[in-house]
Amino acid sequence: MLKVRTRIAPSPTGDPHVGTAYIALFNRCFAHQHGGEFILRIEDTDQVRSTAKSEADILAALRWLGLSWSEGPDVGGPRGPYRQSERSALYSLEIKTLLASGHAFRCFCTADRLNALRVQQMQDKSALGYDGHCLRLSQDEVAARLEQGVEHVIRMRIPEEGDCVFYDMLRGEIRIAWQQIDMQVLIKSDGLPTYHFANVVDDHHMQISHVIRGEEWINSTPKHLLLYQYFGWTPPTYCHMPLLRNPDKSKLSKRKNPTSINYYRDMGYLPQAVVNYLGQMGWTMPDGREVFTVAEMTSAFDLSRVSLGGPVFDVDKLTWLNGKYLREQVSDEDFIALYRDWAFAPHKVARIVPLLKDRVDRFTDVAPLASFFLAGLPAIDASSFAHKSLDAEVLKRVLQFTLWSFESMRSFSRDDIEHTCTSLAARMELKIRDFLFPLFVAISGKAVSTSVVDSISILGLDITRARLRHAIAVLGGVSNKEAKVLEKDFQQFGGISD
RNA sequence: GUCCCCUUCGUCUAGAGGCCUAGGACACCGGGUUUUCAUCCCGGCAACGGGGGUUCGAAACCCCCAGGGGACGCCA
Repeated sequence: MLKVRTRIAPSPTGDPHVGTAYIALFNRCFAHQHGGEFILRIEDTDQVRSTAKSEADILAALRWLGLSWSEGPDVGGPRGPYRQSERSALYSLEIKTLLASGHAFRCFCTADRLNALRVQQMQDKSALGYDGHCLRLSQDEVAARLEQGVEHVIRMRIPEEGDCVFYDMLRGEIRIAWQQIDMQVLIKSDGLPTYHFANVVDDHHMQISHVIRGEEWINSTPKHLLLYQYFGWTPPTYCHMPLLRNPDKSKLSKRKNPTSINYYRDMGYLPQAVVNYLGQMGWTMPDGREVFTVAEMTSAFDLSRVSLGGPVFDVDKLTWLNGKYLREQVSDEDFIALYRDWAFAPHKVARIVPLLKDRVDRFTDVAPLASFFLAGLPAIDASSFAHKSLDAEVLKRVLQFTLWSFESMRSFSRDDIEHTCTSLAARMELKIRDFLFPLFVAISGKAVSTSVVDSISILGLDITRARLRHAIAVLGGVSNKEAKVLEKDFQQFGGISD
């Protein structure tokens, strides 16, 4: 029997996501329970969005949670390299096979033509997808264009009739008509593979036996299976996990919920509690225990105990669980050490001290001034925002626009934050001191505090976002209707929202 | 719009045809312990989406509907 090998394959395009940790946890439990291996592969084929920092952060966050892997870009292994950007030669080689067998074809269609096609299809309310235009090109025509060096992509052929039937470990048989499947681009015009292609090639070469991934991939599984078939490879067994949800049941997103693992670390959650909580999303111990370690989960693991309703990520329950860990599992000595490392991390303290040193006369002045760096949401209410000239509507506007602006920022350095604030204040035609007032209250809980721009850059995007959201809620919140109006205004003066 | 997946308390879930008057946990409410508060303990509130079947018997199996979610990118 084949050795069980599973993987987590994050894309380094942002903060470490709890959804990644969730899928990693189940892959790891499954593999280890079967005496197999769990590996990590970086899917960085999106050259524009992938960053080295994101990759480093993701690896660090997964390690923090204790979700270690036996092969990966950092630890190496026999089936490397484990970074897709370092495997280009392999993809180039493999695509030749498909081109030669006629299972893939070159497509010279321009973005303009594709857009027009899309618009037309929307108008006609017909199925969306590539129309096969370049499939009709003769060999000579293709050769001519290649010689001219016309930019192009490589797409896969899809059967015109019939269904793709496959088996999902949790859902049983799934049937999707081939007519529903688009002629997926396999190689982009930059020469790099798309997810679909690289993923299949790598899973094969890395001998992945079971693909446990999010439900969002169900509809593209036929493409993947077809590629295995074209290559003559044995496909892995698929398992699609339910998606983690926001309280409104939509797919977990940072717009509605803190999704970064680092947020939970910075808010003072213990890694054991976070990973324990993730293990409760769609899964229960056979004996009903709610407090368990990854090792305990692994030895009791049973994939068939996964329930398929998309679980809402409930921060309250996570918080309760974390408290239980802190009270019952952590000795006083450990508590001291853990708290010291969390609160007085040198890189953090080094940035906070210069901000408050000029403002204190005695050490007793420090804690009141710096407490908001070590606290969760500030204790504020509507009266905290009382101001001589700003009313609640303007306050909410400032906070909401700031929130949206921060969300769309590519980098979150001190100067970027300052620039965002000054330019937003100017566009809103507010004096900077008036503009900053609600931010001071939202971030520090007080109108008088250390530099808000510096404070925000120390606290980080996730905590800032949570505090801004909290402040808006305290001011009465924004209804859906108000949000629409605000969003329109925001767009009008050039705000970008993600 | 097309296709796919899903559906038990507000939330996470137990449930493999009779053990279900549907169990546990979070949240919430009440009580007790505590010089306060929290912890802790006890109690309470609260759900099988709807309609048809199958069966002696359905939360569980089948069908239809509804609702929710996801996918439909040269993102992953």
